[in-house]
Amino acid sequence: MTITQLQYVLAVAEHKNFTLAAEKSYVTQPTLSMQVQKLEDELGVLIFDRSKKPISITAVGKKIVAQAKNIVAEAERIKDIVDQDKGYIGGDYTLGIIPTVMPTLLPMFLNTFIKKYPKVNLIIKEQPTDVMIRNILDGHLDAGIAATPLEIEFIKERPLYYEPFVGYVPQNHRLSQEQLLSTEHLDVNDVLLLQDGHCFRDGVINLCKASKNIGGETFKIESGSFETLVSLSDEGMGMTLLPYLNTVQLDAAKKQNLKPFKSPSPAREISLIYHKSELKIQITDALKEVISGIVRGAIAFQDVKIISPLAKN
Amino acid sequence: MTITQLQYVLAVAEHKNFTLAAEKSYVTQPTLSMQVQKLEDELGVLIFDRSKKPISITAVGKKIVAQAKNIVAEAERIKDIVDQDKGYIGGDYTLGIIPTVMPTLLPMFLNTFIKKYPKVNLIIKEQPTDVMIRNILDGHLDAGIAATPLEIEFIKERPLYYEPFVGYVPQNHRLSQEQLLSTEHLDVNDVLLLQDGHCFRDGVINLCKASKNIGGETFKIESGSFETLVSLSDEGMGMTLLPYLNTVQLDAAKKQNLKPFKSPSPAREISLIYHKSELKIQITDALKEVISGIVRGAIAFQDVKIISPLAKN
DNA sequence: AAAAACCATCAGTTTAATTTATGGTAGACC
DNA sequence: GGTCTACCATAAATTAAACTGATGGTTTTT
Repeated sequence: MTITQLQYVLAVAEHKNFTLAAEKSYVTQPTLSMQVQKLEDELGVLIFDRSKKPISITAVGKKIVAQAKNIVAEAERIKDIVDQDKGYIGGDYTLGIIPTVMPTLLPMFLNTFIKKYPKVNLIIKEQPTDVMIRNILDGHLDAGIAATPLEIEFIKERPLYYEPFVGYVPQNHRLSQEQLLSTEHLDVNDVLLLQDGHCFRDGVINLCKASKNIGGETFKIESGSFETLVSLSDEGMGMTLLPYLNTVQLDAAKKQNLKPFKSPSPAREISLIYHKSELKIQITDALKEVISGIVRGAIAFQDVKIISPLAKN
Repeated sequence: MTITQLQYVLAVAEHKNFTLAAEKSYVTQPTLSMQVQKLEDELGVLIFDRSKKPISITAVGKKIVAQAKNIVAEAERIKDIVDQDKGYIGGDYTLGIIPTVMPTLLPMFLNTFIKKYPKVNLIIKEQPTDVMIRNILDGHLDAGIAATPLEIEFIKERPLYYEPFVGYVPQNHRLSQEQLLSTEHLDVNDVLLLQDGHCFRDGVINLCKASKNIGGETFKIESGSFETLVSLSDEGMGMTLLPYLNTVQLDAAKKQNLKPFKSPSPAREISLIYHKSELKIQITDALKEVISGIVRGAIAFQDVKIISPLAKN
């Protein structure tokens, strides 16, 4: 049994296809086939059922794959140990970011980070929270930036910053005379929200629920970006809510319509999330330091009320 | 990096000697040397400092060795998974047994076990608890039988049976008229005990302490076996305490001198202990079943008081 | 029924692991 | 302080393993 064989098994388990798995492993298909067979021979069991297509994993195979993931991950950590010892911070690092923080947060820290750690090859992927979690769990992402708390098993969360929500209330709206909003003002039928899959929406819904206890409603309009949301709001479709960082780039006219919440303002917690095995932890640590250092200046801290993105509370 | 290389590193780390490590790994010394070097090259660090003799492990080396242990252990578990799936129970299994239970317990279960699981090659080693713990922690033992609770990190305990203590009181002893002993009767200066290293002794001392709170005393005589202890006792050197299973093989005359304790009798807990990683758990389970099944008949259960072998209480 | 997708097998090559033989160095011994 | 011994590294040769390219047989798809 070799680590390589285990990696091949993992590739096949993932792609359910020897040919594709071979490509992804940068070897030819016979190489991969033979190595997998060799491992199966050595163990005396079939890991994959090749009789039907697409191939399936046998019962034992599933357990073997799970254990192989362990072993390969533990093996990779040896490199981490050496890097940490050398004080070397480098190599590929894949980071997921949720769509609602991507455009505002990324430009803030990206430049600083790649200048400070030029050896790190940062690969950034925009993806919703559920996809991100799956990717972290199976090792396709080294870390992610998402709204927390999530409280997922095997995933650690380290808060980066707390971002208050700001109301965007158009001219003739019923709340346009208010100076400061309060959660009691919100009516779930009157707030424009992002479409499903954006965890921010969960936060807002919880916010509404928390303040008025209205559930089971359907919303008239849902959009995919805050820009659209603001436009719709201007058209008289209702008010909307924006995370603080999304408000700074609005033009002067639109800024007039912003109404902050009374302290304590509702807010979302944005965290760096990563697998509890802490692979590449030295890079994760570096990233955390850079981001929170930068954000510390950008968000004027206030007494905020944290809104969970989970529906459960 | 291969699993083999990691195993070689572990062998060197253990023996602090390439030549010996090579022997133990069943390869020649150059093979092992080259593979270790290759791994060091790949990682770009020295794992061993060969400049002085005996060789030493570098700072990074220690971390690498610790992680290598993980990986190798996890890799071995793949075989376990397959065995478990096949319902196969076999292979080498190394079991440690403390000296005071070895002669009584071993003959009781050995035959039954090897008949029921002929594929298991049981290797039994008699050793005191402290050695046993070290061996379980570094993987030289698959399990051990010892007096518990030990409460050692990374070690699991599964009680096999509770063995009451029985007093052996010779003819002219001050307690010879008593029918049933009580812990209050015991005087630490008057009880013959096994020499250091036998955990049973700790149990007895605790027992005495528990009943009379006498500490810091030195004992006149300490022997290495219960047989000697009984002989010494007959010679008028004082009474002694025997675990129940050690009393059944006494001849009729000596059995006259046995005096059980009043219920609840003091007792020791004998457990199967093993690493929490649960390697070869299917054999450990089988062993546990066989032993407790057999002992269930041998020890008449009574209301017993459990004596910890630890000094701390 | 033909085409496509996909995995296994084979023969040959490249690469890696291992061995035997040998050389060099640190400690032990006198 | 010189010699011996234990011990690790290196070199060359061998053996074993991994990998490739070509090909053939199944299973799906069309």
